[in-house]
Amino acid sequence: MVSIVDVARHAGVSQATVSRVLGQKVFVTEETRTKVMSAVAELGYQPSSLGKALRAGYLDSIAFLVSDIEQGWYSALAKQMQGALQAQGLDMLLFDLGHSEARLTQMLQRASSLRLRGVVLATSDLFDLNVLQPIVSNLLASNIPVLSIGQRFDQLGISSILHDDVDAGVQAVAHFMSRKRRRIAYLNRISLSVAGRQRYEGYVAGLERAGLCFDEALVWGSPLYRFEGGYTTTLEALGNGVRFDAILAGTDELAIGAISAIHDFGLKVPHDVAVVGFGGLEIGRYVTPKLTTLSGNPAAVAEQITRMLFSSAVSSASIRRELVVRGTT
Amino acid sequence: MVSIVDVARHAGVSQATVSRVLGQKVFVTEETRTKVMSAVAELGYQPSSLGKALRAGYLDSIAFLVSDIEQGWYSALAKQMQGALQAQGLDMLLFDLGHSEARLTQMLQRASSLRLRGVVLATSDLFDLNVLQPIVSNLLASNIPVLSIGQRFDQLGISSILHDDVDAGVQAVAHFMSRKRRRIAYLNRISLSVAGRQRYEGYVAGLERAGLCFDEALVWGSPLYRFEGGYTTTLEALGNGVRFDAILAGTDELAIGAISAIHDFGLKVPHDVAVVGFGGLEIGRYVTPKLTTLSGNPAAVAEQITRMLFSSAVSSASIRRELVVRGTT
DNA sequence: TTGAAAGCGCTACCAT
DNA sequence: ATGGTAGCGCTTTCAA
Repeated sequence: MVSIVDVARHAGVSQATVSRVLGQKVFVTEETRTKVMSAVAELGYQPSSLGKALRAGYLDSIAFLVSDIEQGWYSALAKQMQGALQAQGLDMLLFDLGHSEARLTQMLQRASSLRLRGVVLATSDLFDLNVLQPIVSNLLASNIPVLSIGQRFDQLGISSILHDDVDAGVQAVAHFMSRKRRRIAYLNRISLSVAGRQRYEGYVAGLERAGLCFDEALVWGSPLYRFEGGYTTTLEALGNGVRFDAILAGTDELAIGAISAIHDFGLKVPHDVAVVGFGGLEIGRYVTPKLTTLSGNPAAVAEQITRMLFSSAVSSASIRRELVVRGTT
Repeated sequence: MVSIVDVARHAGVSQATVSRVLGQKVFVTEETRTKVMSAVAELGYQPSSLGKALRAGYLDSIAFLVSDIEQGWYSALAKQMQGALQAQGLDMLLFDLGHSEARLTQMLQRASSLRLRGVVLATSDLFDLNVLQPIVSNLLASNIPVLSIGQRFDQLGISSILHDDVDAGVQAVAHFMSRKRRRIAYLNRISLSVAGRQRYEGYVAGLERAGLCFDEALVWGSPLYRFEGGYTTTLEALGNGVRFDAILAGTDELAIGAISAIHDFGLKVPHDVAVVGFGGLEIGRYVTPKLTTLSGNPAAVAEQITRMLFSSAVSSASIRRELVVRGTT
């Protein structure tokens, strides 16, 4: 590997001068500049980010920890983040947590050991604060900011960005009411997901506001994810003789799984059962019927992330979800 | 930041001894070991991967370059990769190329500058070999292996892993024949995508083998991607009065977009038009009707990647696609 | 404007 | 079994 000393020797200048030329900050004679640049070109020199990082004390990368990259919301967010970060000259280390707390703590330590510039934690899974506390404190003490997407971690002293899911839940129920639906089921993880709880809270508040009575049998807090979770949970309810005319599903994927189960059971969407999802994923516009959903905004979130990650103020940003009415309601 | 010298001082041993204890390779007295370990614990010492990397000459990370992380195939692959790499103690830098050659070259240089352990390039977009050649050579010369997923780059001297798309195309056409379809359209990027070309080749070979005549009007080489590409392209063909009774779509996403367009146009799948996709994504099992597809195997590919990336032999692995017959045919 | 040199944190070599 | 130390590639003082 050709290093900066080789370039210096080749150009007949000092190492420091090469560094200055490449750093483009300080003034250098046009003559030495050309000398150095041609040496760089001739030797095919590529500066080592490692040397720079060791010297600087940190690597120009941030960690993006995500509960499940296969979920459309997270892959959309990852893409937006990648773009936003690149504009700032930062690389992105992606860590898929697979909903595991052990993985999370491991990856957080990794971030610390790599002296990253920051950590973005995007998961609404529930974690043990006592486990996270010391690790996050460590990170913050090492001047590595941590930002949470999808749930607040105020006790850990970090900022967060989320959608207003309680409001969204209320909106959804009101919309079902306008469609004359009265037996509205809630399909989502609840005990293990903070977002699941928020949406559930909105659901309950919405029922109350509408004067509907709460029915335990219509709350499906299955621990499963994605299409399959929506499918099996809904099919099970149908098989058990539970009756309902609407489903508020915690993600678009759960919603699509639910719709599939409803069809397989021989019922029609939205005639027999109306369905609303969360996320506003692109897929929702291409299933039949098209999915009504509470929009999410990955671009806005990514943009907020880059703004908030390096701001020392601890705060919590909330983004409103808009109801996008399509064919399933 | 507490470093190894602090630990050494605190434990009353030399820096080298601390390193040895932590490296766990060499023999150390139980006594010194405990001394060191307790110093580590007391100081909350975390080894810097940066120091290690500079010393070793490389960072324990690999770059995963992907044309579009939002496409289901790539996010599934990313997830599998993450798991497989972690088992080897490697981190994964994710770079979303957004189908841009400029981004690709930039990211490849970045990999070199970061002294990564390897680069996995997962895209079937077409690139200018003359542009890639010097950069890849550089990488290989620096002992950074490069592996291609989804297309061969034999001229660049790197290994590749792909599915057998020609065979898959032939399988699809034969399957359409068994369903009595004669006017089979091909929907996919062709001129800009190597996989698109392979699948097209299989399509043409399949038609020939079946004795069907090729019809230019049934080849929709639109440059668009994902659901939207499938939707607009198909709707346009329908609007133009093109008639067909089957579509071979280059990805599951294109297929689902096409199905949506067919419905919106007032036709039925599979009654009027049968559809086959590529990829075997989970979503295909939850749309209505369920999608017939040529399976892909992200787990198998990820496993191959970890095997082939560090093997010096240059080779090309091909994985057969299996036709998964479901409701759209 | 340029050069010399220290030092970021680590491992591995050479002594002891 | 342990200690001393060089050196990975870089930036940034301090001097000239």
